[in-house]
Amino acid sequence: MGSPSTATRVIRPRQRAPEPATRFDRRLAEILAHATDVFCDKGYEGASMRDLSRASGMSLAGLYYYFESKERLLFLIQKHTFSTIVQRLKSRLEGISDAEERIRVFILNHLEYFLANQQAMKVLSHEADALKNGFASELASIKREYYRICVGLLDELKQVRGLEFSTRIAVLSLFGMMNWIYTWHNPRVDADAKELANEMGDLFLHGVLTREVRREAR
Amino acid sequence: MGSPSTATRVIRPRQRAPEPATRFDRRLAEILAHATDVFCDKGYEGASMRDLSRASGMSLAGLYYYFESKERLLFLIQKHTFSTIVQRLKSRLEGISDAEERIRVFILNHLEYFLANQQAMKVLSHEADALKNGFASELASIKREYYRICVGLLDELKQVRGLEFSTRIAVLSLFGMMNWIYTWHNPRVDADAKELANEMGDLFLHGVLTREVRREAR
DNA sequence: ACTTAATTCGAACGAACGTTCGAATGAGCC
DNA sequence: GGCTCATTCGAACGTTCGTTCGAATTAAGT
Repeated sequence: MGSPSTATRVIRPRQRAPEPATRFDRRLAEILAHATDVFCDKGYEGASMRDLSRASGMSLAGLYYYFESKERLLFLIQKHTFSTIVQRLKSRLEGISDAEERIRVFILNHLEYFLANQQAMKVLSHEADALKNGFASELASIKREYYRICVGLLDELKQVRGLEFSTRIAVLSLFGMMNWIYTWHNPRVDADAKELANEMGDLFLHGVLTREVRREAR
Repeated sequence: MGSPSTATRVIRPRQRAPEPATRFDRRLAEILAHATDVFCDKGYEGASMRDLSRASGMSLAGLYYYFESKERLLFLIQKHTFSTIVQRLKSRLEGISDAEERIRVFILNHLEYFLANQQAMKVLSHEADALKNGFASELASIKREYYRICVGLLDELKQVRGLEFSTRIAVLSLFGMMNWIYTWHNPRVDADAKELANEMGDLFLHGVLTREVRREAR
């Protein structure tokens, strides 16, 4: 009783942006950023709402003004991260037409975003199926789009160069190489995104480009 | 008080094996197997001791007769899995001398064990740093040995063929390709270990073997 | 200054967590 | 039968979990 207009307690207020975004959105973004760090450290299940409260400097109850459950919070983080990377990729690909170069752009885009937002990407990679059905399916569609883009780039290369290999395995191997980085990359020791992208790009593209001749070994 | 001879309540009884292993060891192995399935489904933090109790058909309290904490249980699973894979690899490598073939054996060994024990390997890959300092360091040493073997194989190849590339990035990329499989492999749709090993072996080895000429692109 | 709505919080809820304890079983040997 | 361990369990421990509620506080518009 007394609840204004929607069924849930969390009301997204509509109010003209003071320019970039509403106060609500800005505060939410801050909380998401802190929560990302905590999820990265402790994992989704391992991080408690009290941990998130401490990290973001807001009371436990206060958090629930911004999202209605811990699961929805994880969803918001994953959706935002993935949407951003897809959107950046699309804009970067716009000018490029050479098939090999387009794949290098894909790799560079992925790695640059990955290393610049390592915590978010770890959460994305590591907590890939922590979400239940409702949230999971919405995220899966964004993921599928990203996957399809990569398949498209590879099929393009195969066609132009007359290659033959399993696109699926190649794409998933490439994702594996790139996403595994969160388990080992140390910014103080390891190369930066551009160098890694070159190295992995060479490895992957040479591996894929020498498939004109049918298997020579074994 | 009344505790027999050791400080902890969990006593590993010594009693001659009725042939293969003691009753204790056999029962423990059963529990580890069931626990592996549950950890695979729900993750380490997400799986409760009550889940494990249900899955293994033993009472909650009964489990603690076999290991003293949930963390130690995870450790036992990971240690057993990793030790087995290293040991199998060593015996498989014994007869082989060709550098390229040795790397193919490495890949095949990894993938065969990976697909045959997918749950265990998912737990191994996914819960890589769920363990605290004490357990973590013992596991890290097994992990490091495995990593070093692969570095050795690659350095061998580099020397024999006069190649130049970052061994570290190549090895970690290879691990990425292989370990990422747990996120996508569907036994009903995807190829078996031998075919996957061939495909990934081709991709990786061709990628690595064409590094005699210094970088041609970009 | 007053009103209204947006934002924050302390305190508590019931449920589930990992773990412990003492008593009840079971099996193997005299 | 009785004795001795190994094994299993029900019941509870104290703690922490995600979430809720009503009141307090702050910011915005007049």
